[in-house]
Amino acid sequence: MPRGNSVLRSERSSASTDLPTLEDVASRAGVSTATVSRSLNEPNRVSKATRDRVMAAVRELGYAPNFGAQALAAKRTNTFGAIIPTMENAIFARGLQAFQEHLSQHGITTLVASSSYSADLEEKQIHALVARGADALLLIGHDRTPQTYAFLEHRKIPHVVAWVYDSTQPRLSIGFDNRKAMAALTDRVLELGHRSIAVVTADISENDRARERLQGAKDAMRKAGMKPEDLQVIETPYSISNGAEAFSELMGREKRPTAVLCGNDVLAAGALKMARSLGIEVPGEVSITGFDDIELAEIVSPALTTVHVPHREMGRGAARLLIALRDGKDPGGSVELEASVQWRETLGPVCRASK
Amino acid sequence: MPRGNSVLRSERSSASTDLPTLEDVASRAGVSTATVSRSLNEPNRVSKATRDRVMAAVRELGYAPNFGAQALAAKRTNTFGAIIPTMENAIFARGLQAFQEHLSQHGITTLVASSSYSADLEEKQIHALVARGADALLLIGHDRTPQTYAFLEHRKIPHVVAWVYDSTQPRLSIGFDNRKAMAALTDRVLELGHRSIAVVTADISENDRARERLQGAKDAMRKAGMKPEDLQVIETPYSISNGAEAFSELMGREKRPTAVLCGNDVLAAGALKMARSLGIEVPGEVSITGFDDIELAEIVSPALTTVHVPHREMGRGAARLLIALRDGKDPGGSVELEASVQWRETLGPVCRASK
DNA sequence: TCAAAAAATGCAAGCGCTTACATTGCATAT
DNA sequence: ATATGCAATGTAAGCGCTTGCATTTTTTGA
Repeated sequence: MPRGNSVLRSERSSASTDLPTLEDVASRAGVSTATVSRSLNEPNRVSKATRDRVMAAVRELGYAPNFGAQALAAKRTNTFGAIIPTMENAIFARGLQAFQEHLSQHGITTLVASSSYSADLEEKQIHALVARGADALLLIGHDRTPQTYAFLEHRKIPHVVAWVYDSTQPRLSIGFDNRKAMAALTDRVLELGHRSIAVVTADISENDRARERLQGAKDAMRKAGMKPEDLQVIETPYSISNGAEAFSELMGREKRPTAVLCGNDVLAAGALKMARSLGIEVPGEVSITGFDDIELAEIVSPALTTVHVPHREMGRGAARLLIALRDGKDPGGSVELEASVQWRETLGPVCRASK
Repeated sequence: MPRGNSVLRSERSSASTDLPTLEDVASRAGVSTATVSRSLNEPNRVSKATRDRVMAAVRELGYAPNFGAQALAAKRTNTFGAIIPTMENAIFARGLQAFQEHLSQHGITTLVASSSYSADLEEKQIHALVARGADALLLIGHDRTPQTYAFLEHRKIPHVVAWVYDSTQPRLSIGFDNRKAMAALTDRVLELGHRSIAVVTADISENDRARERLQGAKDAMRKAGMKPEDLQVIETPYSISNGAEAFSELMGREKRPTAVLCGNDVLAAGALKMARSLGIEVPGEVSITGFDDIELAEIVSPALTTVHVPHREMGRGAARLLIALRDGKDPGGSVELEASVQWRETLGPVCRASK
C-alpha cells in the first residue's frame, strides 16, 4: 500500500486526487510539519510572519486536518457523548440543544445516543460512545450498575450526571431535586382540596427521576396528614397513548381520583386527550398535571399545569462541568438548580359534585 | 514521548493504567497483530481455532480498538452525517430515527447537525461533519450552492438528498413530490367550496420543499380555473408562535380566507391555537391544514388534517442508498415515495356565513 | 506419494498527525 | 565582547491500527 510522502507523491500521476496533508502545507510554506501543527493549534507559539505564511498555504491547498490522525496522535477526539433516555419526544431536546451549543463553542462535537429508558441498553451505548472515542459523557440520572461506573472509572472517562440533584449521591451532577419539585406541585393540588389523587408514573425500578417524583408526591401526602398508600399509582412507559390509557382506567375505577398527576407532560397530554374524548371536563371534573414543561404543555388545550424544569441551564451547565473535567480543572462540585410549578389551566379546585 | 511497545511497557511500572492494544492481544494469543485485526474484522479469513484463541485474549484483556488509529489506518470512520434543518420540533425526528436505526445495524454511527434552515450554516455544518471524518452525508432538499456540491464531489463524499423527489434534479434523492402532494391537498380544499384561500409558508428562497409546496397550491388553483395570484401568501419561519401570528393577521384582513393552508404542522398548530383564543371555530368558520403529519397533528384539538409524509421510509431508504454508495455498489437511482392527504378534523366545507 | 493450489498467517510499511526534546537565532544583561 | 535566557523552529519518534505482499501450512487431485 505504498502511498509515499509528499515528495514521492508529486512524482506519481495518479496521486492528483489525494487530499493535502500537513506535510504538503509544510513544504509549501517552507517550514516543518511541527510548525504547521502549532500554527493551527497554538497560534501564539509561532511568530506572526510564519503563521501568516502557513495559513496562506493552508488556504491555497484547501487543507483540512485528518480526523483519525489527529485523534490518534493527540489522544483525544474532541467529541463528547450524551446518552439520553429518549429522542422520541421533546423531553430532552432543549437541554441537549443547549449542551451541544455550548460544546460547539469550544470546538467539541456532540454524539447522541438513546437508551430507551433501559439500563442494559444504556450500558451498551456507553460502550459504543467510548469506542467511538468520546472524551467525556453526559448521563441522565444516577441509576446505573456498579460495573458501568467501574468501566467509566477504569477508562478514565469524565462524566456528569444530569437532570437530577440528589445530595445523597456522591457523583458530580447538575439538576434539580425531583422529589422536592413534585412535592411542591402536590402541595398545590392538596391545597385545592383534592383528596383522591392518582399518580401516573414511568416504571420506577430503573428510573430515579420517576422514583423521586413519586416519593415527592408521597411526602406531600404525609405532610398533609394523609396516608401515602392512598395514592393511586399506575406505572406505564412514557407515551401519549399510555397516558390516555392510564387516565381511562383511572376514570373507570370505583374510587375515581379528582386529580391525576402525571410523571411527565407526554403522559399528561395523553390523559388530556382521553379526557376530551371521554367528555370529562378539565379541570372542572378532574385536574391533570404534567412535569417537564416542554413545548407540548402550552399547545394542548386547556394548557397544562406542570413543573417547569431548567432544561437549558442543565444542558449548558453539564457541558461546562465536562469541559472542566476533561481539562483537568476543578469543576467545583454538583450544582442544584430550581424547578418550579408552572401554573396554567389544567389544575383547579376539586369540584363539589365529586366531593 | 516514548511509550514503547508492549514488551517495553511491561517493564514500566507506571504503565498499568494504559489500555490494551492490538499488540497486547496478539502476544497474549500468540499470533501477529495482523491476525488479530483480521479475526476482528474479517472473521472468516482466519481459522476457527486461532479466532477463538484471539477472542479469548480480547475478552481477558478487555480490549477495544482505538478509534483514531482505526480511522487513520482504514481510512474510514464508519460514521455518517445527517444535516437537518431543525431539531427544535419533531419534523425530522422520526425520519432521522429510522436513518440511525438502519445505519447502526450496519455498524455505522450517525452524527447529526442542524442548519436552522440557513444555507450558510448548512455549508459550515457540512464542512464540520466532513472534518469529523463522516464517510457519507444525508442532506435535506436540493437547494445548495454549486460550491457546496463541488466540495462534496472533490472530497468524494457520498451523499443523498432526502425529503424531496424532483424528477428535474440530477442528484440521487429519496423522498416525495412536495408539489404534487400540496396540490392534492389543495384539490380537496377547493372541492369543499373554499375560494378564499391563504397559504402560510416558510421563507421560500432557500427552501425548495416550501417553494414546491406553494407551487403545488398554485397548480391546484389554476386547475380549478382560479388565478394563482389570488392565493394569499404569508412567509414566516416555522414555529408555533409564527403560525399563530400569521393566522391572526389573516383573520384581520378584509378578504378573510376561509381556509388557511399551513406549510407544516407546527405552523398549523400555532394557527389552531390562535383560532381558539380568537374564538374562531375550526373548521366551522375557517379550515386549517398542516403538512408532515407529525405526532403533534393528532394531539391538537380538533385534530389536524394534514399531508402524511413517509418519514421512516425516507430515513431508512436514505441509509440504504448511502451504504451502497460508500461500498461502491450501485444505489439504483432516486426513489419516489408517496405522500397522501391525512384526513382529520380541521378541514371542512366552507360555511354559508362566510360565502 | 507428491506437486500444485488454496488457506492461514506473518512481516512491516505506512496512515497523517502531535509533541518531547534538540537546535538555532536574537535580544538582553554583564 | 561574551554569557544568558528565551522565543521560534526543527527533528523524529511514536500514536495503534490495516493491509499488500511474502511465507508457511494445509488441502486437494493425480
